[in-house]
Amino acid sequence: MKIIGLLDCDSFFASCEKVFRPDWANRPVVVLSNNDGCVVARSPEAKALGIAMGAPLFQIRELARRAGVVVRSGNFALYGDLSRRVVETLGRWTPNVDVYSIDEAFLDLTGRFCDSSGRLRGDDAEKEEETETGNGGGLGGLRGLDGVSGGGLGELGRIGKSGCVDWREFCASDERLPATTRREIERTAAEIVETVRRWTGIPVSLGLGPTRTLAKAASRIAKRDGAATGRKFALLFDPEERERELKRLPVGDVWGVGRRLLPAFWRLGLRTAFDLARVDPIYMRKNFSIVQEKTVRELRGERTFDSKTRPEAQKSLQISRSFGATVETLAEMEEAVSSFASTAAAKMRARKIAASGVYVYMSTNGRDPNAPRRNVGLAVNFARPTNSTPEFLSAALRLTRTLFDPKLAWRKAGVVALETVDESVAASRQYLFEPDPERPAERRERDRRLCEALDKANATFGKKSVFFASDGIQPRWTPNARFVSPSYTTDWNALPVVRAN
DNA sequence: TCTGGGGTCCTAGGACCC
DNA sequence: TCTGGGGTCCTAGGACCC
Repeated sequence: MKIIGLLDCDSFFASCEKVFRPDWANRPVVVLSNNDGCVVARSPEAKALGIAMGAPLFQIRELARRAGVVVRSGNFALYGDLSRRVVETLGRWTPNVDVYSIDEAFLDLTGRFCDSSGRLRGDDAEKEEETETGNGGGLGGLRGLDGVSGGGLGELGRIGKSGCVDWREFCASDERLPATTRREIERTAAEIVETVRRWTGIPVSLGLGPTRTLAKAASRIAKRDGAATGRKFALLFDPEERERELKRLPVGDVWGVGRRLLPAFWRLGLRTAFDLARVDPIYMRKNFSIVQEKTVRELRGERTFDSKTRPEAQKSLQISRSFGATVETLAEMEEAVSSFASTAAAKMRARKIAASGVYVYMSTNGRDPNAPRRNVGLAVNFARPTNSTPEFLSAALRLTRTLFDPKLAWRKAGVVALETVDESVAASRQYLFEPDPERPAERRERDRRLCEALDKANATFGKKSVFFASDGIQPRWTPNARFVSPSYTTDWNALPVVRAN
């Protein structure tokens, strides 16, 4: 059995904002999306005030003022750096850290609890004892399908006889943790949570289970109960604890069950994670898709979402922004797109990938019922994948000139690097016609050296110290960010000052 | 007045092949 | 009464994640 952990930072962006402001420790803090649009993170105190995730700023402004809520614009330089520190800390316990998002990482801790033959320590010695004492009364409480959700199983009820398997059939007793291993896991979990908090200032929750989906579910449970109990980790290994806890977990909280799937699951009478775990995987595949089938299997303890030993190369990369003010001239739109394209090319170089094509899109305000709604986009392929700013940029600007309509008030635009491939793959790809008529070899070499110098300068003197003039000197389209905190850890000028009294 | 950004995966259906 | 079988590739759209 694998020991998979999911470490999830609590209210990550809000917690980051609190790290360098101890005076905000107990104050409600919310962090806004780009353009100061809506709430994307809330401290526990802000959640307690009833501020909803995704609430537009203008709707909560009055409440925020009255309740003394600290409102911050997003500061991704700060969050990214603190995230990196959290991940770095995790390396103390295992080299198998799989960063899933800016505030979450999967850990494969199996090795820590195995002996030299790769078996969980204490497996043999304690299994006997466990089966005698632990499992004596059978899996009490479960009386077959009827007892689970009452009536109203509807369609699922009909497949129930053949389709719904008894819990015992997929929770074999040999999937039980030896008691010594369990104690070790609990000790390690507490240590991880406490160390990360002390070293980075970020409060975290840790869920542990034999699969990623169960680890995710466990982290939800740890978050739910952690505030009250102070125990910021949870385990979902043994059949009894899985049954007990999954019955208390709403099906919508399961990883992979989103807004659209939830109503369909409700119609089937699936209310809890436990209900979902009992559905026949084949039924799920037939009526939904292979993704939902995998979710069911994972809830049963069967691993289907594997950590990739070598992660797949990224397939696309996009930079887009909503504008602070509407853009109504081609010159302004060119500046915005140029800036996005420059950023995208620089990011590709940093990640050592190159784009096979570029897609530019722009849209008007889709929410204004009185204004014309428009959503346009256009793509073009390169003769050979590129991450050179001049080439990527000029293609993006050509598309912009084709797309732009001066009669409309544009609200947002974006640039997508399409079908990104590894840089080395791109370099080895042959042209159909050699030499490339658009970009002769000397020109490409000059571009390459230019980009190299550009990246070097910007690494030394800060982002966008040197940039293409087409980005604009004083852009008017830049998103609102009226409440940004200092980039304490990534900008020399923003270092926090400590005064001795 | 004011509502984000950046990804991935899967399926269905059409075009095309033999 | 009656319309082959089996495959690949591509794209748009929908779902999910944070």
